[in-house]
Amino acid sequence: MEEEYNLFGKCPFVTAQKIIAGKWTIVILHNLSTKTLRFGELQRLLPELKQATLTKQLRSLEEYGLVNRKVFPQVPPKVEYSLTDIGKEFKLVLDSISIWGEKYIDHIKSAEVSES
Amino acid sequence: MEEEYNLFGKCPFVTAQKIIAGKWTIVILHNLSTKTLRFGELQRLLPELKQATLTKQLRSLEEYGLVNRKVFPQVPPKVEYSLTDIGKEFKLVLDSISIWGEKYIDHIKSAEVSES
DNA sequence: CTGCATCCTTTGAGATACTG
DNA sequence: CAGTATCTCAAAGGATGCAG
Repeated sequence: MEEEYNLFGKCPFVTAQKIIAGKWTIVILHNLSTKTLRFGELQRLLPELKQATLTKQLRSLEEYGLVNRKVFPQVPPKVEYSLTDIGKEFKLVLDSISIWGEKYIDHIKSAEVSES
Repeated sequence: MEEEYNLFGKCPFVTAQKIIAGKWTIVILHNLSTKTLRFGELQRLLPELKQATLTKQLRSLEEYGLVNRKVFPQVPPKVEYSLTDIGKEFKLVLDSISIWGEKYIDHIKSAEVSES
């Protein structure tokens, strides 16, 4: 994972974009920002997201160091996901995205009204 | 462009993710947040980005309503890109991404040091 | 100068089936 | 319960050539 892209690790925007790229990363991080979750809980929170995809995205976030994966060696298995320190710091970005997203949605709606 | 995805226009995170999805959107928005730019200027700022790709990304951002495209009917042609109002509001997100990105880069570097 | 149309290649999401 | 492995398909980036 280390040392692969020219601007990765140089430009904060390129770096962030690369990490966020996954289709569900933001939503996953948002859910984990509230509290630690088990795999199954995450899955239930994101019904549209298939198991295999969720696994991939979590692995990706783990490799990037945003997410902790804690395996409990027991039967039935139990795996908990939580944010690392640097992952928690991402919450500020999530907050601003949330705020902007709301504004944007309002903006779209009012535009639709005046159109029709 | 209107009315296509279930959670688009509902969940601020899903909505934002969808818009940001393009590989270069964040960097493009960042560059435009400073000032209005011509097509060629943008291209020079992003040398790795191919012309066709840049066009597509700009079109996408235009459709989503974040970017204004102003065509000057003259020879040689001149096209200026700038942020719309809602596009300008995205700057808050860009700022937080920038801040987090810097932290993340530092974080990675110190981790590399302690590894080797 | 700017940018559209077309084709190619790669990426990654999604679906299905199977395991400790 | 929480994966892994594999396949398919669509999307997006990228390269090239053409046009107003």
